[in-house]
Amino acid sequence: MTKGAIVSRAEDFPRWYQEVIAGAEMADNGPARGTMVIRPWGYGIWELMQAELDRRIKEAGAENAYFPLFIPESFLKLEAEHVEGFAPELAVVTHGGGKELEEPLVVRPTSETVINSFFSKWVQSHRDLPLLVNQWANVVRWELRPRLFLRTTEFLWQEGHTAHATEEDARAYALRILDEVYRTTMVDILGVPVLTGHKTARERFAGANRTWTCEGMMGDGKALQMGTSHELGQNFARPFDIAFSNASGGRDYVWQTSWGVSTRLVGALVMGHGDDFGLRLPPALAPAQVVVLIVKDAPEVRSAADALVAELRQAGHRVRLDDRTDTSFGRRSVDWELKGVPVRVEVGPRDLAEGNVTVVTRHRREKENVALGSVGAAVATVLATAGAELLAEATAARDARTVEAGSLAEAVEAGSEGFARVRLGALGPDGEDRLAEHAISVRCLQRPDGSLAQVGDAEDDLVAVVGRSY
RNA sequence: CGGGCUGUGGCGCAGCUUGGUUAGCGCGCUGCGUUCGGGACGCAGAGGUCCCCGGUUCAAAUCCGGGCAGCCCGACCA
Repeated sequence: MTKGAIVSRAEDFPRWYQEVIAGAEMADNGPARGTMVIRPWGYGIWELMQAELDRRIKEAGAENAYFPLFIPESFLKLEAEHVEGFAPELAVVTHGGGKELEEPLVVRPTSETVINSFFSKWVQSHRDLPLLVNQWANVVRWELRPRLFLRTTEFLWQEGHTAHATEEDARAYALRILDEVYRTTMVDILGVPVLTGHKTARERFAGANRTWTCEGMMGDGKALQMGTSHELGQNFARPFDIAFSNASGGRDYVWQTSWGVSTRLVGALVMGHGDDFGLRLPPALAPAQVVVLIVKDAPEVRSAADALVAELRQAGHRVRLDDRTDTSFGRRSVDWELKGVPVRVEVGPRDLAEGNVTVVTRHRREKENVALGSVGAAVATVLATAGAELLAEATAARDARTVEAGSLAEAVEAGSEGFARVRLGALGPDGEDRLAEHAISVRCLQRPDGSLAQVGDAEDDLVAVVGRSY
């Protein structure tokens, strides 16, 4: 096997990332600054993620709906912290139909405000609660430093919005989404280990009382916020007047949550699993799980390949046939490797004469000679185990870069290379400012055993996981 | 929005200091042939307002002025 077609991860991680995205034909920069064209391979990955998330969201009881892209500017201004948080990154439409608009329209940076204005209509009685709504949409935030998938001006995401009768119910739901939808999908499907915890006041969502987060570590040791679930309290219920008649005849404001994950997850997959040879996809998210390659065009090769494709499809795998024999075999192998296809089955006359084919496992880059009759089993084994192996590898890499720190100085040192775990109290009152001087932030707060903080926990005794981040 | 850098075929770059025939190179692309078990080779081709505007000059990719765009590093973010 030859050296990679791209720069090595260790040599220049940002450039490596760009080359993987380009080489795997996942996305291109759009014509307007910060925009992104998602190509079929990248979109295929997103669609598979989307399906996994959507199923779990529905299992959690939320229903899909769609709200408009344009939001009257006045809506945003109803919640002070919210508008303040988003003001710098808003795209505002001032003209339409050839003339200036009476009231500018904001292109949604999130749909909190529109959705809540309708919640106020829809919620009248405690019998209307909980109200659980999700939408799949694009949103726009005017980003100054775009990076494909990780931070673009327009991106695709899912945003859930819920209203509950009690604070406890809202909190429980926010945590349910965090765990059963987000953490589970990230760990079991993406194979990217995540820490869960909550954000400090500085890092939390504008308008939330508490922001819960899933934090992953990428291949260069930097953190990536992969998803958030917010307890909004009654911060939107009051200005938007979302109130209901309770069972005893009184009138209460609802308690709310919102939560989202985005196409950023595709970036997490690249940076979490990619190697010097390109992308490595967990089978669950591979648009093609198996590629059957014809090494050389010959009747017996072709018929053997066709039979294998049919057999593997019959077994329920996503299979592609690569019979482009006008392109060299080496080139095609490298192409599929870059794209991260979990298994390649190489069918050539030499092996075939002995009744064999070559099965190549992408994530381990291992080749194996397999008898024709055993290909189905061999492929099934790889597809069944690759995801867990990627997760184990990523977990080991993260743990190797995670250090217990006792002081701010130690946290700065370890946090520059990976994660440092340090007691929040040990950072001092201006700890976050001091960390920021070194481009380090508190990614999340947890109990010392890694579990989520509970109501009543003393903040200073919580552990801050700190590091550099995307 | 501060600091550094760069704009030359699709992509990556050279040429600019010291203006001077037809602006080169690698990859990619097209055709033909030989190849095909880890990015094949030969031959023949296509493709460029040298970011834009103005100036200097007999002559500007090259020098000067002004714009614009992009990249990297910081502050803000899914």
